[in-house]
Amino acid sequence: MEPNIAYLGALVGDVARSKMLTALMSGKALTATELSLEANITPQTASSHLMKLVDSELITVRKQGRHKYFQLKDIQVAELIEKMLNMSASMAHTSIATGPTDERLKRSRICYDHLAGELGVQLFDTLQSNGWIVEAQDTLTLTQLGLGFFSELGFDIATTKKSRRPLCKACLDWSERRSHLAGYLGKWVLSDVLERKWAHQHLDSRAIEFTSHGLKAFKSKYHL
Amino acid sequence: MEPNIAYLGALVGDVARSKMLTALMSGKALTATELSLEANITPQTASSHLMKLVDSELITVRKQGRHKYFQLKDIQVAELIEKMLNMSASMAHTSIATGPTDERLKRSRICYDHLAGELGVQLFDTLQSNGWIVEAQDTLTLTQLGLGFFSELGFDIATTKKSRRPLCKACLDWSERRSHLAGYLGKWVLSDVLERKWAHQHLDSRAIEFTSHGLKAFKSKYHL
DNA sequence: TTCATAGTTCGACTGCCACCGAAGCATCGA
DNA sequence: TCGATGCTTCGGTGGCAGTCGAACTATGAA
Repeated sequence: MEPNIAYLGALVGDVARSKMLTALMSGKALTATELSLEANITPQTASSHLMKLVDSELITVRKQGRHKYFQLKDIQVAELIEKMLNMSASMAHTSIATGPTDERLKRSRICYDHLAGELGVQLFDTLQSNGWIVEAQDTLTLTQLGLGFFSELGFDIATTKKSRRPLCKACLDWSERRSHLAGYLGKWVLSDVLERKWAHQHLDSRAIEFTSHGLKAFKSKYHL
Repeated sequence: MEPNIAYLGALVGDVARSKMLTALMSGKALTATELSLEANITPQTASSHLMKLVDSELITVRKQGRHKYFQLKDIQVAELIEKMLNMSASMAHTSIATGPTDERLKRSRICYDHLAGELGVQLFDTLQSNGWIVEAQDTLTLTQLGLGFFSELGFDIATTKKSRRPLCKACLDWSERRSHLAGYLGKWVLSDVLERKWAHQHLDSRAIEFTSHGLKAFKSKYHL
């Protein structure tokens, strides 16, 4: 029995479904209605799409009262979407015009569970030029120096040892075409930012908006 | 402008096209007719599919006499297909019944440019248990010991320095669900095998068949 | 030149699948 | 209990994309 990728491709290959999946790249759990708005279709149609996506285990549902919250199933799925986003960004004629959120999306956005966009790339560059992370060929490593730096910021290396997820990972950015920080450390940075309320996610997109104070604090914290 | 992954998904999302792409994972350049056979469609239909795939830059063409040879465009594409193969292998109901090549496919096959299947996994395990490669979290590194070992076999580390491609990489196997050796080194191992004529690619698939002598030589060379 | 083979273009057909309106459950708040 | 909201099921519609037969262009071989 050989795997059949056509089915998987077709799942992503519908405009409405692809919009939903992309919306879920925010990492947030969204309701059926929200997703139907995101995809510009009626709730009925959305319902059937969502059923397919759940059946095929690309997303999961959690029922909460009369709402249903949908989420990408796991990192595997997010990685696939991310890869496809990247590839189609470099394909000339495959982009679609969208609204005013675009600028904010370019500036800073959430890539499943870490920071992407210009700001994400900027962070990556600084970490690198300070010798805190080192990129060699395809792999990214946290240096001793970098470990010291992040420890002072409150990052606890011990918690990561349990996880099989890589500590550092370079994730290619579709808008910038350059690397930003992913992996466990990338996740930590983003959750730290949100926890401190330096930024909040824009309601209807993956864009994330820094407060003016938050941006200053962020920049100073990471020496940008 | 936000990238639209639906178009990309739809390209893979057709059964005929997905079969062609999967066939091209052998790394071989195949003609239009061969691909049409692979996909069980008439040459006319194949032609229109191939045009789409070329237009969207998933594959490339080389014209040679009255033949047209098609190939995956680059490693990016191969990685996408590989990722999708893996994901759909773990999705219960997405596999399709195929012919007798299946067993051979499971045993050993080509994954774009390196060795996969049982034999590939076996090689990986041995390299690991001998301390020649080390897998930590998501990254794979060749140890000093391993470098020595491979150098003796005729592997020239110097040539890899120029390439931006990672030296070692763990590639997940859809049939075995375990890692096998990819990256530059993986490519080298396969090309070495083929060069020594220890094995030859089966004509109509990604399966690769070892001669009995070749298999012995291979196993002894890598201490399997 | 002539025939065979590789690939393409055109037009017609067909079937699937996304889509929505209408109606039906389920849950919550009052 | 009643209305409002969130989501689903059903049935019917429409359009697009994959399919092939037939006819065409290129290349090579005899």
